[in-house]
Amino acid sequence: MNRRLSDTAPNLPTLADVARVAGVSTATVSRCLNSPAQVQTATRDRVLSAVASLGYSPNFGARALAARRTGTIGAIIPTMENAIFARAIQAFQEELHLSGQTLLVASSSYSPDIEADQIRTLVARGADALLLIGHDRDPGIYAFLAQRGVPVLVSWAFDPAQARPSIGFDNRRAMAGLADEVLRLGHRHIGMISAVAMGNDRARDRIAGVRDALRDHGVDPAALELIETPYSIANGAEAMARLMALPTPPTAVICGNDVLAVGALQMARQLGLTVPQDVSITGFDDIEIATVVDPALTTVHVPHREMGRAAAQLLVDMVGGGAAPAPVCLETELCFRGTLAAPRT
Amino acid sequence: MNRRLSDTAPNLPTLADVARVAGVSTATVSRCLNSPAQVQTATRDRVLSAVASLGYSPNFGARALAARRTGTIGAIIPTMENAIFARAIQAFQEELHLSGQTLLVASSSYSPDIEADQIRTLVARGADALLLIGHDRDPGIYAFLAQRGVPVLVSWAFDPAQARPSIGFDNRRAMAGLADEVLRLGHRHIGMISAVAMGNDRARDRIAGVRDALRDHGVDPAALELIETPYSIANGAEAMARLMALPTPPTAVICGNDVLAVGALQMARQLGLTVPQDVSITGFDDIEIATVVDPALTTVHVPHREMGRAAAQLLVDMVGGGAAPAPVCLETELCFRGTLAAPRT
DNA sequence: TGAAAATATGTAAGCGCTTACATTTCTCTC
DNA sequence: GAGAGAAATGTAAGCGCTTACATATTTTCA
Repeated sequence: MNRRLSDTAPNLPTLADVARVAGVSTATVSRCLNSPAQVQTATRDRVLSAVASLGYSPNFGARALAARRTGTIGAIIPTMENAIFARAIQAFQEELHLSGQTLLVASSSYSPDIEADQIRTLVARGADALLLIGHDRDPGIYAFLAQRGVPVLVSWAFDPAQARPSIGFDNRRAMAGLADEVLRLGHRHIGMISAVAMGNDRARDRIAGVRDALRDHGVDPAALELIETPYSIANGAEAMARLMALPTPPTAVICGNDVLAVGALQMARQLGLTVPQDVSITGFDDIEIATVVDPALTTVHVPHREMGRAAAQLLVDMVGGGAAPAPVCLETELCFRGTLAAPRT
Repeated sequence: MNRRLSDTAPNLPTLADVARVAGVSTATVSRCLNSPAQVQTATRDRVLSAVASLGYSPNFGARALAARRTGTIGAIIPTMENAIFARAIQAFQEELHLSGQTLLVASSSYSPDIEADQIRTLVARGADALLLIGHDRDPGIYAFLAQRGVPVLVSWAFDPAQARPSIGFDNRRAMAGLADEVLRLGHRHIGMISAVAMGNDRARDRIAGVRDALRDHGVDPAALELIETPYSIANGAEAMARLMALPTPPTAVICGNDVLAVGALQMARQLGLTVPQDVSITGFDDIEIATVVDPALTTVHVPHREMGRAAAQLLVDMVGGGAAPAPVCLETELCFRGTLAAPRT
């Protein structure tokens, strides 16, 4: 009946085979595998040795069909190539593994359409729950997920106004804290290189944070020289060149993330500017690259690993039928290194 | 009968519901979804609109059980935190998505035991095929995979002596090429900082490559000052300190990868040594960090993305029942940047 | 010591889909 | 316009597992 069966696929032992060899019913074998405590030790040993001798391993599809869950959790991130996501996903995966769950990943390349598509794909692939980055997306997607009964956890952002479960940090407040330090040092003419804000609430919040700080220091937030550009070292460099070509170039350039900041730093050097004497530069994320450049980058440390790990635990609870957890806000920390100083007087 | 059904899980529409609404049999609905060409246009339209109006989406477990495949491909890498793997996996995932496959990932943290465990997990999770890094592993694992009929593709290594399908590059030859350049410049006292070679054929091949070059230049390969250390900037730095504390410190330090090299570079600076005048340093991989340090790292470029993409295509073919492909060898390229020069005379 | 309670195991009904095979409905061709 | 062949659709048998419920066995304690 099934062609694959007869030519390529090997004929694997089934639960029934194990039951026959062990001389018990299939129910007992199933219980041995899923809740061993329910089975008498002697029976269990007999079953387990039958399992071993046959090289049995449960069929995934059958198990998913009967149990109505797959033990698989999906995550959709913009890209694995960004160290912050890679780091968080690594921790997320390690933690899932401890709970016996497996990770299904997809990347959106920062495109809402691709993300929507990937969400449907992962759900169709049996993800029991989903980890997403940021709140920003078509409400229809949340409706779809609710209809399918797939729990969702939003990470990377903390916004008490959003009711859904989330774990993240306050991008706006963190960036405001950094910008405040910049302003305290006397900078008044500030440039900012941000990731593209459209469809990216983290980027928007960081921009808002800078404006908050400007306002606090009596500077017109509209005076912020803002450039939005996709995530890459080269784009950071290019944006920096544009900022420094302005009639009155900024004395400090706040970057939305470390990668853009490293690009800015390279461009500053290329333009013959000394950092931080001629121009200050700051980053956000505190990834490895921030400590490797010279001078090392002043930035905001984000607990990516902790976030990944905690996200895994929350999601496992949610799949297990736990109540929707309250939004979690993690703390960030300013890292003062070599790229920030008072402006030339 | 199933408690979940009655409390938390929503009651989703099934194929049978769609069939009823569209007034056709379940077989026709199934065909509409899987091989639309077999169904008359009018019928198909009727079915598809029923699908849309019900918000139907196939049940993953049922489909996997009946079709005997999941459309899911597994990959096990040492860690996502290493940019080279992140980059390759990103390309791998993008390419899989184009073929309608989904990626299941796990990481081994460079531990053979964890890797073996993860391999079993991914197979149990229904991976139709597996991508692994390097050939080195217990033969029992290959036997297990063969027994389960799961195709495997080894990446990151090219070794014609290994018959199994693989895509990679010749680590030994590539490193020999770089070491040859170092020796040509007149270096005779060479240090090497390598990843831990045990259970890592790539690291072993790179060490062998350096020894090949030494031999070619009439230097005793045993004179190589070799330190093996786990992958991290800090470990690279620490190893560099040990090398430079030797009675006769090397004039050139060849590193097994860029991350170790960046650590070495930092330590050199810390020790007051100027690179490359006082000591030359080389890396391997050509990741972003290599171009960001100052001076930029002389290294070997590896086509990670291309490897990831090609690996995806090969695996999809293998799952599709294609014959085992011949091993593929990709080309690497030497990148001469600022950290390599002739030794002080 | 015997009935009730607890524990261990068995029975069998699905879970929702794919697909071999059977049947019906067209489309040709002579 | 009849018969052969092709195309479209239907029928129904599983795929291998989990689990509600039934039954058998052991323990507990008055």
